[in-house]
Amino acid sequence: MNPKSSTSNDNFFEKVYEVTLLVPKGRVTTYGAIARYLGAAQSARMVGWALNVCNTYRQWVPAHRVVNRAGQLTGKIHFPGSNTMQELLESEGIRVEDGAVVNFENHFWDPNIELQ
DNA sequence: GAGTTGACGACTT
DNA sequence: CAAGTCGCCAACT
Repeated sequence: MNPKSSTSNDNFFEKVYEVTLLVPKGRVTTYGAIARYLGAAQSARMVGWALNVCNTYRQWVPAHRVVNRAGQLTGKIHFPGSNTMQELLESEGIRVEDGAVVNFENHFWDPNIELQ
């Protein structure tokens, strides 16, 4: 078989999308939490990169539910609109202020705890 | 083919 | 206490 299977069955990326899709509405998670869940706690950047290329993948991923450790919408600049990410979060009941999630800890959803 | 950047996180000064 | 620096690993130029 072709080692570089074009089916894009990348374990890591696929897993990132899966976890992101599992994030309940009205909840948010962090890159580090996902990375840790995948066993790559030191590669939080790869999670962000995975979401960056999620547009080129087969399906849409609620990347707006993924924020950095400080609860800041650091990735909003990668969205089509200026504040598309914030609009989506507010649409789910999450309050966003100055590009950061309000009561972030209250909305935090950790796959390591919730999925176990 | 090599160098640089990047949706982060944790450590050091 | 706050700011700066380093490390991860893959993709892009």
